[in-house]
Amino acid sequence: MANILRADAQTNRDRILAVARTALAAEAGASVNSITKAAGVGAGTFYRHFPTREALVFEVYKQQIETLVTLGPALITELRPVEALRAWCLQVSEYARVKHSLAEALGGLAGQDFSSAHQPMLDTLRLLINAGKQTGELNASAEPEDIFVLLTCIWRLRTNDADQARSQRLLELVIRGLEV
Amino acid sequence: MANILRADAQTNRDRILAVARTALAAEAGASVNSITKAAGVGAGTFYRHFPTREALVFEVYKQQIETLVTLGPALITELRPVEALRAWCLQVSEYARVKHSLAEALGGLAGQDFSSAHQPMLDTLRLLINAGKQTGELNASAEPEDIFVLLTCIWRLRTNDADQARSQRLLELVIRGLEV
DNA sequence: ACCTGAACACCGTTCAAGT
DNA sequence: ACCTGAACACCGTTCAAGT
Repeated sequence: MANILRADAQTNRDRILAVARTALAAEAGASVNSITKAAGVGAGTFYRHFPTREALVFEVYKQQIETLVTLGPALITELRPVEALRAWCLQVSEYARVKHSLAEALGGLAGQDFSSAHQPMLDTLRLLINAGKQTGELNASAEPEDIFVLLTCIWRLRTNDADQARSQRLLELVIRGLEV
Repeated sequence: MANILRADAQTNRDRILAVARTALAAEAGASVNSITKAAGVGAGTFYRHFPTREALVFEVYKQQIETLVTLGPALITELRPVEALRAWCLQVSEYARVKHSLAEALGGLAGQDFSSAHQPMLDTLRLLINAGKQTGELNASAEPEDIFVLLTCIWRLRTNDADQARSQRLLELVIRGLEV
């Protein structure tokens, strides 16, 4: 992880990311030009550091994911598996409500970039589900990828819709479908 | 439903819709300009008939919905409620796989236009669910709107993803969550 | 009334020219 | 090496000018 970038290049990259974090949190659709302008760099500079707009979203997304991923193992030691799963899903939901770019990234089901980017989330989900299978609380037919698709839908809803009671009901329904 | 449009205006409107149906089925993101060009009308003509691009999608969507809505009551007379629900969901899924604009419209959870446009679908879903409640096969806590959100997610997946086995598993999981 | 199509304000992205 | 910013090809949408 040594610095292979020239000092000014590194500064620009950091500035772009810093601006992007707040801009995308405020509005998921924030344009590249608005970000470069706020960061005080030319458009070309942006594309020197990120091949595409999606790559920028991906980078911001990756940083936010780490927070949530570390939460999984912590919850498992404290709660029963099903409760840990529920708590983790609620945490993600809460996080997505504030960080709009996360919700956008979660919804990128089609993008090839994101399917690999989702991997840490899938691993955490798998961890939680497997714990439930071992205690016999969850049935064994559930694939983490399947459940991730449904959760993705719920998490995005939480961002757009004022009604967060619905997202909670939906989570309960999914968990009930998972219980043995 | 009398013709209040001048003859040429009516022709143009019909042509736009005809082109849009095939164009949007081929690619959900088809541009307004590409549609007007293929329909042989100016851009201004388009906006005389449809206030916005979304309104066009909405119109095409509405026509396709009717086919699916009439299916609900038919299935109920033939099958047990849960089977009818399952069959209807699969039908929608199959339809969305071909008509991409339908998948796009289904995903428009946020758009105010669409939340009212979804109404017939919601009514059909309510019909199917209520039948299941009366026979005691489905539990009473399920709101049609809630389930619609999850199904929307599954239906869109079917369009993008080659893996349709997943969409079937997800449907089963949701239905299992509904069963009493 | 209704139509056309150039034009506008955006978007993501590229590339010649600078240091 | 890295940067700038005008320019490109798009997008949805508007509007003056025509019939």
